[in-house]
Amino acid sequence: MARWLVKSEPAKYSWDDLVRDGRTEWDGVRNPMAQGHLKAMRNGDLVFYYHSNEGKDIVGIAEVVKESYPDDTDPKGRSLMVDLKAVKPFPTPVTLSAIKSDGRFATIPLVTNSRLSVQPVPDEAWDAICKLGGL
DNA sequence: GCCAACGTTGGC
DNA sequence: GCCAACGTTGGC
Repeated sequence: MARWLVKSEPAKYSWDDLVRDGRTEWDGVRNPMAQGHLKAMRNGDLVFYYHSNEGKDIVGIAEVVKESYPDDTDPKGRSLMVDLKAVKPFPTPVTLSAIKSDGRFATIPLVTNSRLSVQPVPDEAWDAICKLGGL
């Protein structure tokens, strides 16, 4: 099972919004690299939920509940989306600054490619971040 | 609010 | 197919 991270600006769609809705369509992703990651997602894969701009922290874990299918919000009709559901929040959200200051995470895309909105998370980094967050 | 990094667009 | 101009993301 693969592990991932998605970003969302909480002012647009926050973790609390996802909890309220239970599940949601993860649409609007246009970057080709991020699209490739969406396509590779499988049902049951777990996903860190990161708040960009405000918060700048990983606040919860979501799960892929529908594999990639056409994103009808794309006027060009090229994009895919998946469905995500909320699984559980972090007792202690893990901040970007904590991740950046920890050498174990120096090579993950969150640190090296700050603009990538859907990205894979290596297993070791996943486990370490879960511990930092109290899970 | 600024701006660096990065993608995309479109003229040639 | 190149690349300059432009737009966007997202950390600071």
